[in-house]
Amino acid sequence: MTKTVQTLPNTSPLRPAPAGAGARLYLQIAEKLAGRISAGELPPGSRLPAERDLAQSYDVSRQTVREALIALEVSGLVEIRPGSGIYVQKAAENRHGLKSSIVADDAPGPLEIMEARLLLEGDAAALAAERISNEELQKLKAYLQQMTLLVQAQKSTEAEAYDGKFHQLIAIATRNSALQSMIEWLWQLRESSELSRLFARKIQQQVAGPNILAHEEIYQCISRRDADGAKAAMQAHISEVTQAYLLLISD
Amino acid sequence: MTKTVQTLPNTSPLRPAPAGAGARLYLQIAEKLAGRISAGELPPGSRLPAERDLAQSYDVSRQTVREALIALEVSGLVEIRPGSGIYVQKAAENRHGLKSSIVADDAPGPLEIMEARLLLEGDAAALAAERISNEELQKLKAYLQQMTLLVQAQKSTEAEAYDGKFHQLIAIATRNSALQSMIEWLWQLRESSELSRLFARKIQQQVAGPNILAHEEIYQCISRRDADGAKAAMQAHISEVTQAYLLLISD
DNA sequence: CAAAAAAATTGGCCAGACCAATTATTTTTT
DNA sequence: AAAAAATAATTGGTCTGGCCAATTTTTTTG
Repeated sequence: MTKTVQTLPNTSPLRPAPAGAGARLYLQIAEKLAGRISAGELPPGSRLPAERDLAQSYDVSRQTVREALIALEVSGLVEIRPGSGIYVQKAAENRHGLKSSIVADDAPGPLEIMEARLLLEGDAAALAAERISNEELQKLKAYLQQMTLLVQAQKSTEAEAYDGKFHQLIAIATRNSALQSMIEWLWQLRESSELSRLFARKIQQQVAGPNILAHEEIYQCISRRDADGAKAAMQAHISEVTQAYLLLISD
Repeated sequence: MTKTVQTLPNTSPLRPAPAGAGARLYLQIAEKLAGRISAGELPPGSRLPAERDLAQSYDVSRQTVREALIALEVSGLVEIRPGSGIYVQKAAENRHGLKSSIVADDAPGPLEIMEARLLLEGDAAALAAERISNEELQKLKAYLQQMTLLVQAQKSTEAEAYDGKFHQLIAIATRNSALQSMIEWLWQLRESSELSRLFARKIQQQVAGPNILAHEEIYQCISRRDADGAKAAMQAHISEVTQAYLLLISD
């Protein structure tokens, strides 16, 4: 489960721009407006300047502004009312299911994410212990071995990537795509806010890569098809990571 | 947690149109194109007709087509390459976190959803038992009472609405917005595919509204601050609903 | 002062133009 | 005959100007 900048909900109020799309004027305008909304300059319910005024302000055509506004509308940030104007969507109206647009203060905090992972990945480990195929067990072992080598070689970034693969394979082994989606979402939330990124980075620096022993224990329990043991081991692992962070921030 | 047509990921490949937006030409064109993509007429990787051709086909201006394509781009359905064309995004590239665009065959099945709910809402009930405020307990009781009255009056649709509120309040009482988001997402997945809607509808018709005794049991455990009891009661409730469905489909 | 009418402002949609990027076709060279 | 280069065509990006419908604001009337 490699880190991606893509999230659902998007961490940026607007979908990440396609590669090289910086040149696209409408996207530039849309991002500027989204930034102003995120920054609070345009609070929910307020009206944006008219299309013609925005075109003048940004020195672009009215059509370019319209395209930018459509991007914002589709992203759920604004509501367009013909004859009336463009209004910033109230935050509650932006939310549809899992948030499509997390402003930093809306995002679950790192401790919430860890608690949710503790519960969900604990359950996932139990299901995986019951349902994992022998082939997947082999793969899990291979990821663990690779992780171990990379930690020994002090390549913590690459080791993290295998950490992600390890957890993702456990999610896959649950045979439940809803669980898989939610676990993936929780992993991606680590990039969802500055606070969560800081959390992940501090852990990474301090612990110098994943805890091999904890992953070994998880693997052993799953390979024994010990659901309760796998759940306990996964929850112990995630608790330990959370405790490590709490120690860090209390300094 | 009332049923909404809004989901995250959206059940429609495009965000639900704003009220009265049927008149918006660009949305009509976008929906038509999204429909063709969903229907498989435009498979992933294929190129759409050029802007000018689409304008001619739909008898609209090129600008309207461009606006529609921007809506699709922002929704993750297409990729626009200047000078080259408009390409349907591969399904894997559409996925970012929790799916932003579920095609029916991609959506978690109803049994997966129920299993995920069993795990997650069980955990949520336990946390709620520990953390719920007295005010929220009063509210929970009020929702239960309202639900009871509505079931007795055989107003099952309205009773369902209070069922949703009941479960949502438990999610809120966990004090964990990540859990809240995921539980909300799972509820909305009930609308995510024809199969899931069928599942929910069958349960509604057969059981004639929510099971009051099960909710009463959940409420009693939470009010006693009995975390293990609340989890067991919630999981028993969700298991029972799942079993009811299995009986239905085995006929 | 309130109601109605008129004017202004707002977004929606259109047509045409020109530019830049990419692809396809033709011409030239080997 | 094949490959490379040049040219043409097709593609999307952005702009300008125009007109219509919806809403809001201002003015006029009672």
